[in-house]
Amino acid sequence: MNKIEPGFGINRRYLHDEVADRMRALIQSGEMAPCTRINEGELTERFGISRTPLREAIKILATEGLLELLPNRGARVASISPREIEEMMEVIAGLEATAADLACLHITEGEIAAIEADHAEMVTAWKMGDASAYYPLNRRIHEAVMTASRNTILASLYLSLSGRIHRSRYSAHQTPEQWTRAVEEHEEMLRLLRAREGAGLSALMRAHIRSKKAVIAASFADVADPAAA
Amino acid sequence: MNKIEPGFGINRRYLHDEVADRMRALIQSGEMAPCTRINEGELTERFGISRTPLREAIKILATEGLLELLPNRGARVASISPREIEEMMEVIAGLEATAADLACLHITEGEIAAIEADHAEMVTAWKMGDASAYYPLNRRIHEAVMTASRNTILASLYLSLSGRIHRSRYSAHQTPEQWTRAVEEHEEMLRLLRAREGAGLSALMRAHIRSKKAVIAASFADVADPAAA
DNA sequence: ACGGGCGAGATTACACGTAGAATTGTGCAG
DNA sequence: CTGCACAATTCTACGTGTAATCTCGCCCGT
Repeated sequence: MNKIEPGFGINRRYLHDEVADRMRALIQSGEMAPCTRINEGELTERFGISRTPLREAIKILATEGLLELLPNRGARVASISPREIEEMMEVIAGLEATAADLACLHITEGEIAAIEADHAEMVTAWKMGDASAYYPLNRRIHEAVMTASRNTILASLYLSLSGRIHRSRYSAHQTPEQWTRAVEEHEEMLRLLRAREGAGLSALMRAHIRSKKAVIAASFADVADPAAA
Repeated sequence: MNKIEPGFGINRRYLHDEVADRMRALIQSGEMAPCTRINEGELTERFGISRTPLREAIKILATEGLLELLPNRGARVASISPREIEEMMEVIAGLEATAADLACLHITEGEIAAIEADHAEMVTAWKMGDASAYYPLNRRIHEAVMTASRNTILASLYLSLSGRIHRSRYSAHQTPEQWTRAVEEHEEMLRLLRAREGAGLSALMRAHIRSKKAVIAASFADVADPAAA
């Protein structure tokens, strides 16, 4: 039933947390598509729990923005409008800009070296036009900067937001020109990071993410919410 | 079953939302101090509701970071460490920097005029050394910039975070030198806003909030969490 | 006297019952 | 055939019951 993790302290998790995690996974994997109605009976049976923890999990996911609550009609998976995607990308750009600024204050030489290694590998993937190798490395670099910011609140906010548009973000493909430009920006970002020029890196990071925003928004101009609140 | 308690009024919202709002108010007003244990029985009686919506509200406030969940021991009001305050201030600085950048793109002349009016009034308050008049105006200006960003996700994130440190933020008083500098920064911010220099305003805004961070962190170096997890 | 263990009381986490709103199916009029 | 009204059904929101866990005072051994 309950899995007790080894280690100090109490790692026993709440049932509603477990359920929330599973539902998050279901939503992010696309198994539960946007606008899918949440049926209590179906999910309690599926998870083998009662309705109380399920309902608590629903409330949690609703405050996270993954679900929408419909009064007296339960909940459904939140559908993200292009407008919301744009807004989220701007916020993400701001969070990454902040992370970049802070990273310049706290990052170690070792971390910079690790990023440079990933970057080199990423450039190779770019030269070979291998997007499936490029994207994970790109993501790792951005996450390394986030880690180097030494700010857990920033990181968790970033994780929450980027999780919400994960599927949108990686389903969009940029043109070769955009891709080239992104690589160039990464080069410049590494230079600024090494020089620890926080303000400059911050501004560039914002512009970098913002250019991605346009790509994503364009590719998602169709999946709108037909029944907006 | 239960009749409507006085104080709730006409209730078209969810009970758990209503409860969450009231608890937020209780926490932010300081009526429920950090580390205060949440007693289900006491609060259900106080709010005139049953335990189910109360528990849902608790889960919501926990995901918002206002409460901490203690397995099998309920919840307590989250105590914020100086470290967390610093981290939050950096994130808030980032959000405000983002808002500043976006505001340069979207703000109307009328909104700029309104901010200038508030600013003029604020300068008057500063010259008279009237902090109780200064702070609300200062806050209004920052909120006007946030509104001008035309980004609801950004604004709600900002509201949530700034709500969490509201008491800390306005209990800290800065030195006359810091105050003078803040006013000067506001002058410069207005200039950049008028010129719609997003990048510059963004950087200045970050620095502006960051200088406040130091003031707050210093004044709150004592209210630590005695029982950290 | 002091520390460890035990048990009564208190409190929580979860399961389940109930009333009422929303949805859907059906029959009838136009 | 189509549109509307109404009833049956489904499903949610909230209330309450129950077993398990924690707290804390008390007893007993050393």
